[in-house]
Amino acid sequence: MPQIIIADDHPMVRGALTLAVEAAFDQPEILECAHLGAVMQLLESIGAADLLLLDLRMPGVDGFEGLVRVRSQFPATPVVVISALEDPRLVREALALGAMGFIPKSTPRAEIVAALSLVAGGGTYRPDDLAMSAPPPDPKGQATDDDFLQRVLTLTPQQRRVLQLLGTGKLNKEIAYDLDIAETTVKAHVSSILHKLRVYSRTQAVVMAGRLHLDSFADVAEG
Amino acid sequence: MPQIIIADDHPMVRGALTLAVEAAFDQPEILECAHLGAVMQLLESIGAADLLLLDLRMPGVDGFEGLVRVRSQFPATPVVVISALEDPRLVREALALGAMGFIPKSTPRAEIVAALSLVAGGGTYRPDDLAMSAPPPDPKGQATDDDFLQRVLTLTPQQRRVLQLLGTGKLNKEIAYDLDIAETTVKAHVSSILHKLRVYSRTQAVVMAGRLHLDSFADVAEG
DNA sequence: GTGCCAATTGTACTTTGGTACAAGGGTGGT
DNA sequence: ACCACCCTTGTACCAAAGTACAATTGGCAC
Repeated sequence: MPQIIIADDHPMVRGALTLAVEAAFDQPEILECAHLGAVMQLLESIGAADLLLLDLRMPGVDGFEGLVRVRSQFPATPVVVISALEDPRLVREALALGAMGFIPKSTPRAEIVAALSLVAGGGTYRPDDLAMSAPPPDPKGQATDDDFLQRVLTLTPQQRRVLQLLGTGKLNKEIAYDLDIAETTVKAHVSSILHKLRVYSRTQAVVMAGRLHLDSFADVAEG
Repeated sequence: MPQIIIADDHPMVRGALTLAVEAAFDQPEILECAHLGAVMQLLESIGAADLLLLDLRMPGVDGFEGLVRVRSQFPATPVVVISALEDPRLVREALALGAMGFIPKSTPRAEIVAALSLVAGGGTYRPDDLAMSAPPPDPKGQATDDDFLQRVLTLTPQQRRVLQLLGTGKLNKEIAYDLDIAETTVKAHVSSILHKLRVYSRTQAVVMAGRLHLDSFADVAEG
């Protein structure tokens, strides 16, 4: 009996997704969450789910922060991103961040079902019209956010946990206490993180990683 | 002949503001900019302007980043924020960040003229209906962004420049090179900054300061 | 089993980061 | 002139950060 979490702050959306999930899986146990906190709490209690349908925008979480946090803390749980937007950049970034799929809310129900089955089978899904749109290679030699994302994905789960705590400005000593490991170990992780991310100080790592969370600039009309 | 910079990416808005400026000042020299880069470049060449009308949202700059950068680099130039939004929180935050006024685009022309005169005379302007709405005191003992803003404002101009470079993840050595001062001096500034901001490491300072730039969450419909 | 890798820890070392104290030059106000 | 404040720099010292090398444990795959 597969455990499937549906996380969206809009009850109507959860209802629609529930139908799709019930059509795609055999006797699924569906767990609904209205905000990210509930998702994290739920995952902590059950360890891992068989699938997480995660809305990009929920109370208290802007862009990819939720995705990043879930992927960091619970890398074993496959995540499919649900979103009202379908900007190709968003799709690419979500997948680069480890999402197993990206389903716009405008997707027909039949296709949602197919998408969920695809992901359940180990595949990754993205909207049809984007399937072939290869990510445009960056002509400039400068490091881009996408490059950085790829590097973040090479971090091990524990290293991501360390990175997350780095992002709060904690000292190695504090991180060690939080994760209940030796400060030496933290240093080892940090050192490895810096190499993988190709930066020379924790502060730079924090600055770079900080961008990822809030770069889901859903263009607002005009300010 | 007062030099006044009008920075807004929308030509129509610049035109309207030009009229207001011409009504409020005697023979003003009006300099128009369509994006923040032009503003910074202009200020660097002329050193300081008598007034800067700055749109919150311009190409390449989301929320208060532009305001922060101008205030940091050119603290002598008074800034009046122009915005389509008029959320009281935005108004308070803009003023807390050192803006001398906040003018919603919906403001009647006559009032804009009055507001500009007010600021030119050393006063600060905010929309009428907000004049009396005191910032709600925080009941919780926790440190808030507003607290932090107040502390950032106690930094000296040079210290803000250092903080800004800290925010890019640079080493003290690099900051020293950029500002053409000794590393010892940078350390002195950093040390003072940490005390004023009440944090214990540069990374924490960067994390805290990082929030200010992007917290202008102009609520998007639904993602 | 063998091999690979994540995770852990230790020792020892170098480099940054940060504090404390002292001091000279500049600006602006009283 | 005097004071306050900013900016600058130096010396000296301590703490934190980061590197390098080596070693053990445990899980997972072939």
